[in-house]
Amino acid sequence: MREFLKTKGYKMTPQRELVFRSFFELGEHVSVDELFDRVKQIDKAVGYSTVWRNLKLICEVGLAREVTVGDGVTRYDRVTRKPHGHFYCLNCKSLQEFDLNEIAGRLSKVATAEKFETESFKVEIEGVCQSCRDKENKKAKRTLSTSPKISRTKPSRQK
Amino acid sequence: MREFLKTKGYKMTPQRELVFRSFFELGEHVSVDELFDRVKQIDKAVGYSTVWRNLKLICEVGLAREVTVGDGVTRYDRVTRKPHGHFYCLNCKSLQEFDLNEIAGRLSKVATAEKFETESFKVEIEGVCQSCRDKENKKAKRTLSTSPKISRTKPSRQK
DNA sequence: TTTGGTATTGAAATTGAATTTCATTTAGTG
DNA sequence: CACTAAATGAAATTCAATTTCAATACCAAA
Repeated sequence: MREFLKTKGYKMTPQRELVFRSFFELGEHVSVDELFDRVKQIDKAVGYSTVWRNLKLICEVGLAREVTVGDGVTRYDRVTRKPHGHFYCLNCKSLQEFDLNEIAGRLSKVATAEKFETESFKVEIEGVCQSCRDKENKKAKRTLSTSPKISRTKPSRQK
Repeated sequence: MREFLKTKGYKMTPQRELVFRSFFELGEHVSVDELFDRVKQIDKAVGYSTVWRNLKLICEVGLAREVTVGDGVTRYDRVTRKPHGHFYCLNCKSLQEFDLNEIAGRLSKVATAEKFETESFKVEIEGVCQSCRDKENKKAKRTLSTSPKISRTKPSRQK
């Protein structure tokens, strides 16, 4: 890693190493805040901007990509060999992946047909995940009356 | 329209009518600023927040949807009968639509398989549009040397 | 290993789109 | 016409994202 970065003109530092490592440990769909929290658990002295900058750097060197759903928080997705789309649960805000193999093929065709040079795809399915639906149903059964609809509205910005 | 809104408990006002009309005239992928500019051309007295609120309202009553690409500006897309995806040109930031018919079908299947209740799809292809590619090529020919790469980086936030 | 130039860091400040507040005005009902 | 809830416009606020800047740490060359 150190060598890899060196070839791109970047230096290695303890903070950077920690941020990189934490990112890859955390897995998918990490927000800056989540990563910052994680990093702080190991070294409280690391600043937010350092985490932010290094997350950006991870993207820059091609190891991650930004994922923006509609909730105002950018997440970062490790770049893996296989393309995938996301289920975004409007209720619990969770992201869940699904394979994009055959769909990516089709999209490529569309792009080619329209003379568009593809850099990347972004496919999301918004809705409600099974776990949230289950809870909703359970609740409905309990109160046995007007279906307590899950709020599909975007939350206002919160602290 | 007035009647339609009344049934949902909203009043009609000159400003609201203007915002609605302007939105539908402008077509697709309108940002608040764009709509605000348009509205101001007709009535300078209308405030930004009025435009914003009414654009939100248009979404609320189901006539538009938010589209977020990765550039920090929310756009609003008129809801049409047929689902479509977007080409997003990383160079000129333009959006261009493409039909999503068959792809939507496939996505539905995936969602069903994963027991995810679909509310909507979001499909984007990021890359470079033909027009930008043409310009790039022309320039390359002119300078006939190192290919002047189009910057694929997201612009920093600007005024 | 010391040194010099550049990259990096952390804290604080700034940005800008999005959203809210609030005092005032207006639409639509009775 | 009178009333009340909704709507408006200006200004203020929010907050994630980004930048600034002075201090510090890399690391390559001497």
